[in-house]
Formats: sequence, C-alpha cells, structure tokens
Amino acid sequence: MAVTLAPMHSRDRRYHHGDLRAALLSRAEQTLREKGPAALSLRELARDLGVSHAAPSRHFKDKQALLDALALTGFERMADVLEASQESVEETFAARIDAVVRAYVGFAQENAVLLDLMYSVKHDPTASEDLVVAVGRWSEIVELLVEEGQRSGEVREGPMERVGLTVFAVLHGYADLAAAGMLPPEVTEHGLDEVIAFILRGSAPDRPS
Amino acid sequence: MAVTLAPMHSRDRRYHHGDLRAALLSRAEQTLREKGPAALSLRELARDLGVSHAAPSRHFKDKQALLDALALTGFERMADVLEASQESVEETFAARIDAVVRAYVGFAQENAVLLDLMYSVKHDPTASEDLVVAVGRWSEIVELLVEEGQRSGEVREGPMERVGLTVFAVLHGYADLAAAGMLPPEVTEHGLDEVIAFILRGSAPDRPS
DNA sequence: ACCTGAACACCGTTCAAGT
DNA sequence: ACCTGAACACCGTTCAAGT
Repeated sequence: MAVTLAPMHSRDRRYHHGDLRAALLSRAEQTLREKGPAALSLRELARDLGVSHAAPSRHFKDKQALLDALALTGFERMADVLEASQESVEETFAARIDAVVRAYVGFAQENAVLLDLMYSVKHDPTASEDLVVAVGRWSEIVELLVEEGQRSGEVREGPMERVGLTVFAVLHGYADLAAAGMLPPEVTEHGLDEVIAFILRGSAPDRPS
Repeated sequence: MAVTLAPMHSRDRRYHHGDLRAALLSRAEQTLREKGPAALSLRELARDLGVSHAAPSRHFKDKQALLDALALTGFERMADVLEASQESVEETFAARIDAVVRAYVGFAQENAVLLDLMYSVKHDPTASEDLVVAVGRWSEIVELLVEEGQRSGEVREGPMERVGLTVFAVLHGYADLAAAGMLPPEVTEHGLDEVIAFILRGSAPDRPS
C-alpha cells in the first residue's frame, strides 16, 4: 500500500527527505542503543524514514561507511564532553583528573554500545583521516593535563608514552568495565573515588625517603 | 565418541562430519581472526567444512549461540593463561602482578578480535551460566592476588571492590588499548614496565609521613 | 541532485525427509 | 542421531530510470 509517498505526516518534506544523511545517523544510533549492533539494517533504517532501500547509498557508500560516520560523531561528542569537563575546574592535577575521569566514565556508561562501535572502528585499518583526528583530540586532553601536572610538580617526571599512557589506560579500563556492566552496582560511582586516588598515587612523584 | 566412520563421498569426509561442533568453532575463530566478525557467516562456515548449510543448526541453535560458545572458549583459555602465569613465580605481590599483567596483555594482543567478542557477549543479558562462571574464574585470580598482597603488607588495606577492581581496571585498560593497536609500537612492551610500576605505586600502603 | 524500483547474490532459520 | 535440500523472509549492493 505504500506506493504513495510521505502520506502520513502532513508537515513532511518533499518526496526526498531533506536531510536524509543526518536522519540516517540519528536513527541508526537509536536502533543501536535499543536493539544492539546486530539488529542494525540499512533497509530497515530506510523503511523507518520512509525512503526507498536504495536511498541511503546516496549518502553512505555502504553500511560500513555509515558505521564509520556514526563512530566519528561519537568521538567528537566524547571530545566535547572531555573538554567541557575541564572548564571552570580548579587548576590542579587532582581536580582536573577528577573531572576528566567522571566525564569519561559518564560518557561510557551513557553510550556503551556507541563506545564499542568507536573502538571497533578505530581497530579497523581503513579508518578515515577524520577519525584519527578526533581520537587525537581527546588523547591530547590527557596529555596536556599530565604535562601540566609535571610542570607543577604534582606528577612524576617521564615521557608521555609512559606516564600519560598509563593514566589513560586506567581511565579507559574503568570506563570500559563500567560500560560493560561489569561493576557491582553500588561500586559504580563509589569506585570512582578509588580510581582517582589510585591514579594520583600512581602518578605522584617519588617522595624523598 | 567414535571418531572414524564409514566414508561417503569419494575422497572427502564421511557424510556426517564426526565432530562438526568442534570444527565449526575452530573454523569460526580462524575466520574471525583473518577477516573480522562481519565476515562470519554460518553458510560459509558450513561450505568450508563440506556440510550442508543447515547442519550447524544441529549443534548451535543459531548464530548467536555459536558466538557465545566461541566466547566461552576464549574465557576459558584466558583463565588458563592467567593461572599458568602464577605458577613457579616468586610469591611477592610485585612478581605476581608482573606475571599476570604480561599474561593478560599477551593474550589480549594475540586474541584481539576474540577479546572483543568476549566482552560484547558478556555485555549481553542473555549470557549463559557457563560464561559467568568462566569470567568469575579469572577475576578471582586478581582478587586472590590482591588479598595475598594485603596479608603480606605489600598492598594497602581496603575492600576488594576498591583495591582489586582498580588494579583490574588498569590491567584491562592497557590490554584493551594494546589489542586495539592504540599503542605506539615501541611502547608495547616497554610500556608494560611502567604499567606494572604504576599498579605497585597505586596499590602500595600509605607510608607514614 | 536526489531518489525509486527492480534485480542479483547472499544470508539465517525452519522443516520434512533421507540414512 | 545426524545431515540434506528446498523454502521463506530478509539483507547489502548496484543500476537504469524517473523527477
């Protein structure tokens, strides 16, 4: 019966969608969130949006291209969240780490499936240039933070690949466990304090003995 | 458990495979490793093994059941590797952590895609009971290790959900980054020393000041 | 430029039937 | 018990054609 176009909603655009690309991304994320990555189908997406099954190919070369684009928006939003966490925060390493850990873990919990997608896409060798840029943006945040801590004497000396990377590993590991639902419920926010304290102890300078 | 049976076709296998279940799992892992999870198809698996496309359904209810079973073997092998890492190792917290970190990261690097599968399956609410058991086996290893360290005074006091979980988060985060190929190449093994030192500092008791 | 509709090859799942 | 072969509904991708 669906031969007539866009009949249901009076305020619908012309026979082509208007901003199909954005609509596809948004709807895809919703499906991902609600039914998981295995349930994501281009044809169903098109059906939901009231366009033909071939329409998405005008905006995304193939399914993987849509997933890549979705992951990219995830990285960008993540970077935004991390950068925002550093605004109007006391300029000590402890305060900054506290803010960034809470922001990262919060994002991970609210966007667990998207985070999975982000990391699996990044794993892919054919990753786009934009994506590399977006990843760089938020690994830089941790780097800057650590370097600042080193200058102020709050963080032990050493190259970024050692100190910064390890701090990031803690951050990422805890967020990943939280997103995967592996943390006992009462630990989820309580545990954050311990993680932050752990990072501070682990990255503190040696005390003269 | 008869292994040899009457042959059927000219030179190939018998008409039923013999141990199709194990063959499916093994071949699925190989495909996963070589071509990634998106390229895994039950029909292709069956083709590769010379059985009809409907044969796998005798052993796995559906595709997800096969993936679950594959993830389970991953968890079991992981537990084996971790347990093996604790044999004939000096009985100090430092030595034990060193061994377990290297084992975990090593496994993660050699089985990156499988690890992804393991965590995505564990994320699934319909996870089997066997799987929960297998996960428990290796989170216990870290717990025992931390408790032992606490008794010997090498590790600060505190409940397992605080100290043990955080140690595990570092371990997991670094392994995940390594598996995802996010570590600069020269860091991969060099960085392990820093991670281990970080864990030791982070979990050490407070020094009287 | 943007989308449709038909076509193609492939997929997961089910099921009666064979051995 | 274990597997086959056909059938069904669905999928991703491509492409000539419409507007």
